[in-house]
Amino acid sequence: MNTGTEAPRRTRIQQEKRELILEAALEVFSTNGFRGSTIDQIADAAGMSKPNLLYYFRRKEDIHETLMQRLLDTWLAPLKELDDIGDPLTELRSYIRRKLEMARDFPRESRLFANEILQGAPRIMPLLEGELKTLVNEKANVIKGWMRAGKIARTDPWHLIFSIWATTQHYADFDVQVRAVLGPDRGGDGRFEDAARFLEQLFLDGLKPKG
Amino acid sequence: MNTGTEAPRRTRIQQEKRELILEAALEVFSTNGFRGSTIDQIADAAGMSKPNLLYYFRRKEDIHETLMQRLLDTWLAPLKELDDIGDPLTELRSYIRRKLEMARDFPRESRLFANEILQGAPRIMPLLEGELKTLVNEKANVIKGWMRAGKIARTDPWHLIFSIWATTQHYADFDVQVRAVLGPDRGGDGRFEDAARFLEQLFLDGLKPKG
DNA sequence: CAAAATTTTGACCGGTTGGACAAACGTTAG
DNA sequence: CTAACGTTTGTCCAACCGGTCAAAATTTTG
Repeated sequence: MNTGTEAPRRTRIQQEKRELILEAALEVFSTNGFRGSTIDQIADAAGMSKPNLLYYFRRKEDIHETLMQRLLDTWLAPLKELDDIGDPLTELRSYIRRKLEMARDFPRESRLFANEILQGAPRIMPLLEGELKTLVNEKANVIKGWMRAGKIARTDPWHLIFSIWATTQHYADFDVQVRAVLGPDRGGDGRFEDAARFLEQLFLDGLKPKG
Repeated sequence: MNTGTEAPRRTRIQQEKRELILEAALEVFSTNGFRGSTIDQIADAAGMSKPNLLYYFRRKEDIHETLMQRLLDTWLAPLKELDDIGDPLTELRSYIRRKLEMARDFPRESRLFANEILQGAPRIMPLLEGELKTLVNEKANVIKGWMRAGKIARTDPWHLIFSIWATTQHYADFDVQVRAVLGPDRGGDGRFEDAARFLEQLFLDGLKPKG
């Protein structure tokens, strides 16, 4: 029986070149969107000719699809790690930090994902309604448990997760706007640490003055 | 002297048709991005032929530019209203609510803007570094005043503004993902009110349990 | 080394897209 | 009514784009 996912036998060159193409495509797709990117651009960025690229990926969509599949795994990893062991507030704090680190270290991946969602998720809708939904519901239940135990304040756990996604990914997706408003980053991790400190305070204590 | 912005004399038909085109273009651009949209699509959506559309806007870019210029005014209006009169916490709460209402009522505008920023803001960078930056800095100072007066907790006011933008616009920009995770909205304003309640609690009190 | 298999390239194709243009059509004011 | 002006349409074009193909160049294997 052929499930359509049998192991593809690849030569050394195929493996290397495919990686090269995916790296180039990530760069191009994440800044121009799927329709805004051309095979020529990707081929250029990968240092090869268009027909050569098409020898490794037969269609433009195949590149994008491969990219998205890999993306989702890395992307959801932090949420998967959110677990019942340890102190809930610490657990949430480090989830936020991990997500913020991903926005800093993998901004292209974040933008690629944002692009896809913005356009109505035409290519990954099934994954959103399947894998993603299941995972989020599962973690929402974990959070609900913490609320019932009085470990964190009672709120809507789904919207809590959304707000963590929104605030952290904002620094990757809206990077140019953040830069434009704050001015050039004066070296180091200053910007990142500012954001981390702010988000920690926001999610833990909110804005009401103490006392 | 010609400043390049002298009043364009327009006939009744020109005014009407231009509005029609802009409305159609908003729909098309916001779901497909600039490069992903074709003049034909916009012309179709506006109920006219492509050459006819090009009679009113000579280039595809002109439509987009006009759209973006109008957008920024509506978009920044809520922030402009943030003012020193009244209680700071109330002021912030209603800013958040206004932004959330805009995400609900003008999702296409939000997505158009997000698309532009995602692609590096090639067409509105000057506005971000000028008008937007000035406004944000001004309001950051207002917020700083509140902090000095002990009316709200001390944090970074810029990141506070970013987090309000991020969390509210998320409901417009990532709408399909929100829908996919939460399932179909069971009528009414349920979803919106849930989000409003959650954000209010987050920004005011954070997640630490009371007491 | 030589045959076989893999990789790379240049030339090409059909469809799409942004935009030009002149001719036809409609409207309005004298 | 008619001339002037504004609007609409069909036709056309050059550039671009995704993808094919056969042949050439290269690498792998026996």
